[in-house]
Amino acid sequence: MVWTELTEGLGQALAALGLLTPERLALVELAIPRERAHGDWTTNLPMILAREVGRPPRALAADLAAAFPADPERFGPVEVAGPGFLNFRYSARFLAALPARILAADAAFGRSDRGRNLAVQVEYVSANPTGPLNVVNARAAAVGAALVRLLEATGHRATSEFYVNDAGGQVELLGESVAARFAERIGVPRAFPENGYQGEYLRDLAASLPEAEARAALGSPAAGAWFRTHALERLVEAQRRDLADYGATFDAFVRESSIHDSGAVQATLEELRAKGVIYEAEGAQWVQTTRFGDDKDRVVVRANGLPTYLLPDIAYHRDKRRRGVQVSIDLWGPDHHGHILPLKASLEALGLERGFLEVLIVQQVNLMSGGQLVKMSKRAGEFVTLRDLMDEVGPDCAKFFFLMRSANAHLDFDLDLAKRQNDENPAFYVQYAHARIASILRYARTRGLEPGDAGASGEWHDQELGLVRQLAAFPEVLRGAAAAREPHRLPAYLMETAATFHRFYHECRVVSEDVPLSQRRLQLSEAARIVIRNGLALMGVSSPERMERGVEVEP
RNA sequence: GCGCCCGUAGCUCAAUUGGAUAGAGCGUUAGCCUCCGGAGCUAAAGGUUACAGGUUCGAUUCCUGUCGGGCGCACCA
Repeated sequence: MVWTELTEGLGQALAALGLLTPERLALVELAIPRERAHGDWTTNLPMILAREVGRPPRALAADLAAAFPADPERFGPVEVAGPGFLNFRYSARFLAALPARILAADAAFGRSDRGRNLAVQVEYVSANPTGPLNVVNARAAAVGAALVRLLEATGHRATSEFYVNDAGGQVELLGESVAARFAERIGVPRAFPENGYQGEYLRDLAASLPEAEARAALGSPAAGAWFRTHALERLVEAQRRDLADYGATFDAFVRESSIHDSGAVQATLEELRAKGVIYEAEGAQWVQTTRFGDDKDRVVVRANGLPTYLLPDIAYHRDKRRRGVQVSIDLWGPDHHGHILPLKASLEALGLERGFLEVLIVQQVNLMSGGQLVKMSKRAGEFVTLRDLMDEVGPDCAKFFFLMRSANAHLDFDLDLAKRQNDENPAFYVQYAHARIASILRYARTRGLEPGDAGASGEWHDQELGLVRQLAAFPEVLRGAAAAREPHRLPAYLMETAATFHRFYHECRVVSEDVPLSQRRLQLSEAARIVIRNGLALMGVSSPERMERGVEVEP
């Protein structure tokens, strides 16, 4: 990987000037500049070191540039620019050889080991098991699944988990709601609980229960538990299936009840107590999170002896750490951000590393149709589900739209636009480029032409070079997106790559009478196809070989 | 009242953890198919990055304050 060679080269340059220390080497930041005129890679190292070394940035930059080891296989001469940047440019030889390397690497192109095998777990969706998944869950599923793939591709040991909140008051309410629906179905009077779950799906669920058993259970004192257990089983399975169809799979579904049953909750409390951060007040047990940055201490065991939500959550994360997870990235809904500080502080109180827990808030989604907000209310049972969304706009399109935006910004999802099967829909743009390349390769094959590097040493068109440069950035884009936990950089890069390909295609005839040139351009096109396909795969979006324009349906 | 997120082109959003001349899509306007897929390409127009200060070589990014939008502020989850 180019990044490695640049870092090593800068280390050698520092050593040549007698400036090399491990601390300074760790300061090296390499980036791909926004402006093409600033080269293919750039570093601000001279400006960062200038003060410490006591030299003007530009003079330091000039010395570093001169001391940078020549590497004609990869780079041209190093340039000093602006207030003290060092800019690197790929050599012509490197660019000419890259498409062949991409074809050889194929599905592995873009992957790296920059994650150093760190064990990272992404916990996402973790919806309450009280009903179908909604559109925020759909957004979290798209982001979470993409993040897992991105981490895996960049050399992390990535795992995924879904935490099922199957303990506590709300699932009791669920059990009562289902029992009431079942009673209603068989004509037995039974009050529907106050604030119960109103959704129509519970009527369907009640109808699917084994009737004789349910009748027997209804009369017993344990009715709530029976209906709760059966409802949970069905609802969790339905969520799992919807997510799988959507392309979001999990290494494990962990149930909160299992954390209780294993004794981990009690053990966690005792461990906290041993750390001296638990005290009793007003009949309840409190954890001193204020010692670790929280605004106030938090109750972990209520006066009635039952734990609050926080304690099992601490226990769950403690359990993750004991299972070897080094970083836990949790994707939570916008209504949970008040919980971040208490949990982080609690985990620190328990002795876990400060950076163990990272929380990404997946912000709310406003569905827009006809310029109007689509109203959703879970209480009233009126909401658009993940399943609805897949049926309406298709899984590829839904995922593309969700991944285009950064997760922690509110999102207006334009259903009308997403449904449109034409050029106004940005989701098709990248897929179209892929299908177009596939088509070109098919056409070339009918003329007996295959990708090859016969013409690599010839004169290259600017658009060809521009495309190679764009493709060369792919590994670094993946690294950056994974490191920043920002999958949305992926579609942005792919849209740019597709545009770069289209420009190349417009200016450069691929299949022509010139056989070596045709082979070279076919190879370049195939390389672009591979990059687009690899990128879309990380997003969980398909890469069609062909696309049919959808039939326009007049409203 | 306190905390968190957000405020960037007419609309929806980017901007590579503080980098160089703030970019895309949609919409608008004007062009480009005897030729490998026109779901494409080219060009134009569109900005005091909500506002006021501060930090420094350099701020959309970090800090303080103000205004506006959203979400939290439980011995619910």
